[in-house]
Amino acid sequence: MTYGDSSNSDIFAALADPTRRAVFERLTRQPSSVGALASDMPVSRPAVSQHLKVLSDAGLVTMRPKGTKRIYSADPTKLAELRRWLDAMWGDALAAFAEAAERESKHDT
Amino acid sequence: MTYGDSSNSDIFAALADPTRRAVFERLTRQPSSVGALASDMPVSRPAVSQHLKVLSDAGLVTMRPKGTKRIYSADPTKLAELRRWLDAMWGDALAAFAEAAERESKHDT
DNA sequence: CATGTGTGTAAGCAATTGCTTACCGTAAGT
DNA sequence: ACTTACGGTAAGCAATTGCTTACACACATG
Repeated sequence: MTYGDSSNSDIFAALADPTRRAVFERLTRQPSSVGALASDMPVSRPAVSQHLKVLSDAGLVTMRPKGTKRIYSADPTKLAELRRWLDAMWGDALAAFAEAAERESKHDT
Repeated sequence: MTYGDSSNSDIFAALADPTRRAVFERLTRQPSSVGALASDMPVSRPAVSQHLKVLSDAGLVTMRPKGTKRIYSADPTKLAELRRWLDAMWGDALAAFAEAAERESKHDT
């Protein structure tokens, strides 16, 4: 679990693109079809479809067929995983920060 | 604050790359010089330097000169910002999830 | 002041990315 | 069956990315 591991690699990459993140944010508020998403965005429908594939591969969204439409929803599971990573980083960063501060005070002003 | 906003855009992009994330993770545990970081990684020193620039521009790390060396440290501040975003998404996703489940139960099995 | 150590930056390159248009399959309605 | 609505996929393209090597500059030490 040292260098190449990080299973949240796909999650970060998936959320890195602004358009894709906008798609995801919208799905966290309300499940939508591909067309509905595309009509509110400045990119074409295929573009949205491709973004959804990336999000889906990353496990951030799920899909359920609804007649001829396909309803995409945000899946909270992966967000929890990301949150755990973030909390770990947060803890370490704070500790390192505090230690640096103390080391500084020892060496006087 | 609808589409193009998202001030955490840079944060996600910065953490999307595995090598860069490895650099950041290491800095959360212990501040290091550029050379020290590079010697533990499969990429060249300039590559690390470039990654540090991206992280620095994103506000994720800070730098303090130490003689001829430059000591980089992880800055917890931006992580807090990311955490707020994550919590908001998490809340929305859970709510949408619950609503979908209820809507499903209303329509019976 | 000369040498070495530590780092940022420029140039160049292969690979990836995000987008478009065009096309194809599948499900519903008539 | 024919047609329409909906969406995934292929092909192609400009832009970005992550890496390398080569160079330039600052600090420290003799």
